[in-house]
Order: sequence, then structure tokens, then C-alpha cells
Amino acid sequence: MTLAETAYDALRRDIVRGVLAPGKPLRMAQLSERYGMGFSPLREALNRLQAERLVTSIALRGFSVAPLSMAEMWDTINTRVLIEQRALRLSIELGDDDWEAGIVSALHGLMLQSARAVEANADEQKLLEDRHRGFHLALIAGCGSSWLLEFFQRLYVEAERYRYPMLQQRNVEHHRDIQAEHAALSQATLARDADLACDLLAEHYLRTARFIEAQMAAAPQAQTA
Amino acid sequence: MTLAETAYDALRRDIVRGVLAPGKPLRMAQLSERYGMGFSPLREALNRLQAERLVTSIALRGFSVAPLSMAEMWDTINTRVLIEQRALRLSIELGDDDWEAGIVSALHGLMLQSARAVEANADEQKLLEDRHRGFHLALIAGCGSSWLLEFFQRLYVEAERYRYPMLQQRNVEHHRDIQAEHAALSQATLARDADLACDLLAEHYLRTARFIEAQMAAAPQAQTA
DNA sequence: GCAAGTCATATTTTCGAAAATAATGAAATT
DNA sequence: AATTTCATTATTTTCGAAAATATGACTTGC
Repeated sequence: MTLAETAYDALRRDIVRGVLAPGKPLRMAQLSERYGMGFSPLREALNRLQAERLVTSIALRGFSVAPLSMAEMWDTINTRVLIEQRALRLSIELGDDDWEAGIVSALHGLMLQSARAVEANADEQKLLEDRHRGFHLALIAGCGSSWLLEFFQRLYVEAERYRYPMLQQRNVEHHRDIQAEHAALSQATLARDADLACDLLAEHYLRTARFIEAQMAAAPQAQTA
Repeated sequence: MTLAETAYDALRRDIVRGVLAPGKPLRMAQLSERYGMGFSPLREALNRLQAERLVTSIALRGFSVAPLSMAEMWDTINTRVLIEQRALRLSIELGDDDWEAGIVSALHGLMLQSARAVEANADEQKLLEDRHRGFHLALIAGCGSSWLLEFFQRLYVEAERYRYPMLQQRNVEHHRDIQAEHAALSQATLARDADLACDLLAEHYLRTARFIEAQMAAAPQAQTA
């Protein structure tokens, strides 16, 4: 892997996890020391991240971590529902045996990890997050549209920034609820019931959004610092 | 404007217009001479373009112009219809006086330019293209969603790559048809008839796509070279 | 004849310094 | 006291060369 790719991954992770707080200016000298490399690979990573809206920049005044806001969170969730409902319908219509197998496998992996993650360390957290994305990706992987899949990835990362504080929670009941939703969603999808699956998907995301909004209202400084 | 921004604009224009053919490898030394600058600003531009899918890259093997295909054109058009129909419905629901004024103004400018562009030089072509994007943007500018607006921009640029050969045509009848569609679309939107406006929008894009497909079948080497 | 290894060349990637620009603060002016 | 000017410092942006890696031709052994 090149240094630029290393920088991209590291910056992305640190931004999503809030280690680099929203709005924080990213100075080249500082980043160079933090990640142990010269300016070139860092600029390269920052430019990619800017195109993905995780970073903002003004010419000759440098980069900073993109800010967060409740309005943007709702926009992200609503757009996500639009994109994923369409992709899910297409997958249900077009999906083949491999697509079905992918869902079963992803759900299985997610359940295993989810059971373990309540008492988790950082590595297990990351694995759970990967499996979670893997599951939602598996649902729509049969849609046949590279644009829908790309927009899914973009919106997933953005949503992850808002979801991160929630992931830190070790609430057993909450984990169990989410697992049940995943199972129901997977079941409706495999039964090729598009209307039901789309409803469950929307409800799944809206529930999360409402939860985050409530949490944010209680402790707004956590993320929008 | 920084050199990196200059490079970004120039590369983008040359890719969209097919001056740099799809699939063509982009060698740093070559680009450096062509655009009269060092590697740094070029890499910066290429990274942004890669994130926007106008350019592909493989680590240590450099960049190349992203390829075109009929399958991808249809994916682009279909996704565009999804995004813009949603954005149009939201605009019709939420749009204020400024939004309405923007549509009237954009349509007016487009008509003026369109009448002139049949006998056009390169500058008028570019102005027409800007006005065309301006009009479609004006229709959905009231939607209140930065994600929908960003995806609109992304898909517009991609579609422009396919549409470019068509733009070269000096067919008066064809221009008149397109103008009529724009007028009808604008009218339905301002009348707040969401269902009709969405139908007209979809038909507008599908007609273009079918036209391009027919043209491509007749002379496939023009773009997919 | 053909695969695997080896060297020379072409190309990308990275660094470190120089150039260009912005931010800061002190002195001068109104 | 407030504003402007100007130098100083901090920071980004760009360049040119060095390092790292890929490519392709050529040889060698089978």
C-alpha cells in the first residue's frame, strides 16, 4: 500500500470516529508529524476526502474536518432511504443465487459479532462495523447499478460519523432490537417481498436517526464541538 | 486561482469533451508539458477527478481516463431520474418565490442562447451547456437537500460525457424539440403539478438517452475508442 | 521453442526546500 | 481610540530531484 492510501485510511478513520473533531483545522505540519510522512501523500488523501465531503478546504487556507449538523443528518438519512429502497427493489427483482447466499452469510457473521460486541474492545468494534456495512451492502448488492452502490457507500460513511457515539454504548437490549430488525429485513428480502422490505429498511434507519437526535439533544457537545 | 484548480478545470473539460479519449493513460510527464505545470498540482487534480469517477487509477501504475459504456450510460440516466424526480417533488412542495424566479430566469436565458447556438462557435457552445445545466439545477434548487444537489451535479457531468457528440450537431428541428420540452417542464413545475413535471422530466432524459444510443450504434468509435 | 530470471529504462510516488500567500502584531497616522 | 501600514511569522502550494516500483527486452536453462 502506498503512503497516500495509508494516509487516506487513517484520516478517514480518525474523522469518522471523531478523534479529529468536526470543524478542526488540519495543518500540514501537524498531520505530517502525526502520521509520519511528508506533505505529498497527505495532500493526496485530503483531496480525496474533500471530494467525499469528509473534509472541507479553502484555497491557500488549508483543510479542516467537515462540520456536522442535525439538518445534515436528516438529509443524509432521507437520501439514504431513497437510494437504498430503490437498490433493494432492484435487487429483489434481479438478484440471483449468489446474492441470496451473500445476505445469509452477511447476516450470520453480523449476528455472531453482535453477540460478542457488547463487551467489546476496539478491534471487535471495528469488525462489527465492517460486518454491519457488509450486511446492508449484501442486501442491495444485486441491484446492478454502480451509481446506487457508490452513493450507498458515500452515505454510509457520512451516517457513520453520526452513529459513532451510539456505537460506544454497551446496551444489551438495544443491540438485541437492532439484531431483530436485521433479521426481519433479511427475511422479507429473501421472501422477495419488496414493499415490506422497503418499509422495514426505512423504519430501521429512521429509528436510528431519532435515537441519535435524542442523544444529541441531551449531550450536544459530544460531536458538534 | 491555484494551479491545482486550473489543472482540475482543464482536465475535466478535456475529459468531458473527449479531447482525452476514454481509457487513455494519463502520463504525468505528458500532462506536465500539456498544461505547463509540475506534478504536484496535477496529482491533486487527478485525485479529485478520481473521486468523481472521471478518472481511474491503479497504485504505482498511474491514472487513465475513465471508460464509457452503454450499460453505464443507462445506469447514469436511470439514477438521474431517481434523484431529480425526488428533488423536483421536494422543490415543488417547498420552493419559495426565489426558486420560482430562478426557473423563469434560467429558462429565459436558455431559450435566448439556444436560438443562437445552432450556428455556434466553441464559446457559445460552452455558454449553452452552462445555461442548460443552470436550468435543470434551477428546477430542483428548492429541494433543500445538499446530497440530492451534489448527486445531481455528479450525474450531470457524467451524462455530459455521453451527450457531447450530440451537442456538436447543428440540427434546428432537434433544438426546437428540446426547447419545447424545457418549456413544458418549466410550466408544469411552476403550476406545482408534481406528477406531470416528474413524468416530463423522465421522458426528457429517456428521449436523450435513446437518441445517444442510436447515434452510438451507428458510430461506436466516436466515444468508446 | 518456452518459461524464468536479470538488467536497463520508463514511470510513479515521495521528499525537502523554495516560492507564494495569509495571519499576526507592532508602530504610525487620523 | 480606531484605523491603516508594514514588517514578521506561520502556513499552504509548487517545484525539482531522489527513491521506489513497474515495464519490456534480453539472456539463460530446460
